[in-house]
Parts: sequence; structure tokens; C-alpha cells
Amino acid sequence: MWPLSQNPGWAASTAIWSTRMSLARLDNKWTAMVVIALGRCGALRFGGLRATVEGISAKVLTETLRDLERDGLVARHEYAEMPPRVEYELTDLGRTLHVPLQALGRWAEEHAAEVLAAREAYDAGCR
Amino acid sequence: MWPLSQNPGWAASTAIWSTRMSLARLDNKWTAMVVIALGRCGALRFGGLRATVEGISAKVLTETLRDLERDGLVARHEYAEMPPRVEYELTDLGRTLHVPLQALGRWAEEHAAEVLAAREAYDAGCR
DNA sequence: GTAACCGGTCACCTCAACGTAACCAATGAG
DNA sequence: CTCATTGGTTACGTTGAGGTGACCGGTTAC
Repeated sequence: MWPLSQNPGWAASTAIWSTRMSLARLDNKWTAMVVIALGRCGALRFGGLRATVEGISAKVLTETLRDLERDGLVARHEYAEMPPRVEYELTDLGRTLHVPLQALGRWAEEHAAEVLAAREAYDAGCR
Repeated sequence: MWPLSQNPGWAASTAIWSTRMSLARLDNKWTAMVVIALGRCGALRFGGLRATVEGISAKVLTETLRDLERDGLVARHEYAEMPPRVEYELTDLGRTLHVPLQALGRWAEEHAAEVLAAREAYDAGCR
């Protein structure tokens, strides 16, 4: 479209994106998975979330959830029981994020084989 | 939806996601921006890409582009000129990725203010 | 008495991603 | 002769995200 050099406004607008992409917390390795899990399952307890998003450590899950809560994407419900029960669910805002994120997840599912094939072909050519 | 404990199949399917999400190379800090830039601009030269995706170093851009090329998402066209000219553009597969990625970028643009407001409210409450 | 359960927190360490700076080859311009 | 241009590569250093393991509190079950 634009050769870029002829389009001085471009750099500025992409700066906004990069700011907002990081603002959206997608820089975190696990955030997307947590949002997708909550979006699909509805409310989940801490332990359930940890099992659903396999491989995440308790520490990182805690951090991720705190950040999501801070950004208004996830709501935390604590019940004064013993043993303790804490449920997490997406807020309305979180649910709006879930839509494009799930689309991305679907892309990954649908095109994983193609990507893998391309990768193997590339590696075969380089050897 | 499911309390998880009643749904043993879940863990396995999410494992597939996590595999594919990383397969999709969105773990890289810059990959999404590069794909969005190429998707919006069409073909771009190395230098143009570097200017468009502000803040990326030549080294990391090279790495990112190699990975994307390897995964069949980006095509590299080298012209035997002096000074050298190399153009990058999305493949058909890359263009399919651009769709959900751009949706995500749009979400970030649209909801940045809400996220920021939530964050400030949260921080105010904690102090 | 002690072990398990749940939802964390804390201290510590590692590793890979990222940034920086120097360098390169071939050519054309001044 | 020298400098700039283009698209990188290489060596090196840093930093912070993430992993690991220990520990906690209150209650119930063995």
C-alpha cells in the first residue's frame, strides 16, 4: 500500500498500537490462555484454573490474575469458607476481549498443521 | 459451564491450545506487530519494517522474520541490486493470521481507555 | 498427633529474550 | 579517497519473566 517513507503518519499510529498491545497485557506468556479458559468455562476456582491452563505455576497464575483484575478484565469472588474458595470470572470487558482472543485460538487450531508443514519444509531445505 | 473436575477431557484440549498458541509464535514480543504491519502495508522492505514497527532492533527483526518465514507466514523476496533490496510480505497463510490479529489490535484500540480507567481505580483503592 | 485441603506468599535461581555496538560487502556519489 | 546506503551478522552484556520449593492458616478426617 504505502512505501512508508511517503507516509509520515504511520509511525505514530503504530506506536499507539504497540502501547495498547502491551496495555492489553498480551505480552504475558499465559494471559491469553487464562482469558480463553475463563471465557469458555465461565467461573473457575484457582485450582481449576491451574489445572485447565496446564503448566502454569501458582505464582505466575496469581500474578496474571492480579494483573487481569487490575485491568478490569477479571472479577475475583472470595468466599469465607474453610477450606477457602475463590472464584474468578471474566467481567463484561473481559468478555469483549475473549471474542478476538478465541478467534486467534481457533486460527492456531486450524492452521497448526500448515505451520508445522512449512517449518519442516524450511528445515529440510536448509540442511 | 463445567466445574472442570467433572470434565476430564478439558485438560487435554487446552494442552493442544497452549502448544498451538506457542506454535503460532505469538510468544515473541514483536511478532504480532510485524504481522499487523505487513498485513496493512502489503510488501515492505527491511528498513521500512524497522521504521514501521518502532523500537525493534535489526537483530530481533531479522530473527522474527526468519521465524515467520520458516513458519510459512511471510515470504522474502531478495533483489540482486546494489544497494541490496529485500522485500517481505505475508503469504496466503500469513494473511489468514492477520485477520484475527488485527481484530485483537482493534480491541486494544477500542478498549484501552476502559482498561486504563480500571487500572487507575484499582490502584487508587489499594493505596 | 498429624495429614490433607485450598489459595495463596516468599525467597531464590536460571535462562533466554532482548538491547547495544561494531563490523561487513558492493557500489555510487562527491 | 571517503562517505553513505542497505540488509544484515556477530559478540557481548543485561534484565526480568518465569520456574522451584518451602511455608502458612483454619478446619476436618484419620
